[in-house]
Amino acid sequence: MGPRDIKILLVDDEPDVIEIISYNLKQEGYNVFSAFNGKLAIDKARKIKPHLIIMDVMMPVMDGIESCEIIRNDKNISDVVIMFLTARGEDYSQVAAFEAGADDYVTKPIKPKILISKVKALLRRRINSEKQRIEKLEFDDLVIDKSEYKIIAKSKSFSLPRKEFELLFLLASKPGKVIRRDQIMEEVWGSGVIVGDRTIDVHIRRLREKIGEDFFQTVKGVGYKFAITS
Amino acid sequence: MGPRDIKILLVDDEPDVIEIISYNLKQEGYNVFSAFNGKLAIDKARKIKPHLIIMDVMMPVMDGIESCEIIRNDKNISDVVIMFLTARGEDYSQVAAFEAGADDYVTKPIKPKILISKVKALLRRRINSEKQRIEKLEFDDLVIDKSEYKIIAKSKSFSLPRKEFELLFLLASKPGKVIRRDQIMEEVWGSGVIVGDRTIDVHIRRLREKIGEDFFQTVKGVGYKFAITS
DNA sequence: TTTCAAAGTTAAGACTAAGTTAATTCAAAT
DNA sequence: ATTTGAATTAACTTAGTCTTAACTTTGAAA
Repeated sequence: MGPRDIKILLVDDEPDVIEIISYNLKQEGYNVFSAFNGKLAIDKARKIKPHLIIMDVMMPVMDGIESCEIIRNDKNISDVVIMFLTARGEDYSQVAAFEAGADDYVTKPIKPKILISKVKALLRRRINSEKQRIEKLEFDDLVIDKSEYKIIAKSKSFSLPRKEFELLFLLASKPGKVIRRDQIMEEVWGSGVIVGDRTIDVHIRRLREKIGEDFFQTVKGVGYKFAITS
Repeated sequence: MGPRDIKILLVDDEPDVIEIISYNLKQEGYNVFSAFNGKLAIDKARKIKPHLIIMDVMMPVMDGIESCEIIRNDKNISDVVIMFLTARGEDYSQVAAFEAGADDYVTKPIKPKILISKVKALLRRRINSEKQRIEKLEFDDLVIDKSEYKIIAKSKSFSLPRKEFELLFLLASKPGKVIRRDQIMEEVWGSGVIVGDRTIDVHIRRLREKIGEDFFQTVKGVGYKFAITS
């Protein structure tokens, strides 16, 4: 899941703030939406189901705390990550914000870099906890351990370059299933990355060399599948 | 660490109980949060990382015992102090509560003064024991002692600068596991802190110099892992 | 069986991540 | 104010991963 797949809803009554934050988030490749007050934010959130909402605490019509509470009680979107923006010194709002169900908060004026890093940290934390992903795949004479970026094949333990490892992990996590080339592209290289036609083949080549020819079967015109033949 | 730095999460389905206990705790200067059932309590606890949770045993949606067990199994918050509230006579729950990992329990109706004194006692006990809690990692020819920020390597005992120590501790607490650069950033520097690209490398450099090259393995494109090769 | 797009192969070169070193900034202690 | 050591940055080097390009082989459809 690259940044391009992540939707962020930005809520602030000052267009300037929207503009600057939006610009920075878009630079990182996120999908950015915006709303001018809490009420509009709720409507939009229901529609687009964002992964993260960044919201000013003080806003006309409906403030951040109130909309946060409403969002948390709407079970269709209650698992969104919510981050508050607040002017320095509004002490009370920190407590109120967490009470309302905020995940983090940032004081204005905002340094874009700090915001970005908090956004990344928050999303990673959420996305990690969301899917308790499989870290270790074990077959006869082949163990792929993502937590250690290590593999054991032919009774030898060694490591692989990152792309090779990820390609192997992708294929091996669905043994027997054919993974289309475009899926491989998307998962290993990420959407938006353009590389030449032969790049995947070369990586497959290296894997065949290191792990064994038989594990990787070509399905011409479609993709590759990982197979345990032994 | 004064009361103002201590976060207490209060969990009960009766607003009256929340209100009265909350009032008394706030009088003492504690930072009080609340939740209406066990499920909400867990979410809130994950967010605010309270020092103490005071929780009713009998609650709708998820009872205290169950949430206590879940909290004890979440390593991010498992060291919180948990105190149960229970109606007099529900004898069985005392046993169940301690089994689930409670630190103390109080029967309703509650005398505020008694509650406060129990709270103080519990926190004092925990905070003291936390200080002398030995966070010590031992390997052959390498001991890392967090309680004194000392390490013993190459048969010599010495201390390390804070960042170096924390980086070492982070890596060494999961031997063999790869810690990604962004995780290192987050855990040692904290989200929101922006430092240059080469900062981690320089710290690794110093650790390799002081502790030994072999302990720190680079996983290019991912991060570092701590390995005991001897 | 012929054809041709798709996949395989190889080696070279580009590119990126990490390593290194010294200098600079910063904060604490004197 | 001065010193000291930690932390960070900057500028450069090194290592090795990744991609490309040019060429060959394969296998499915006509």
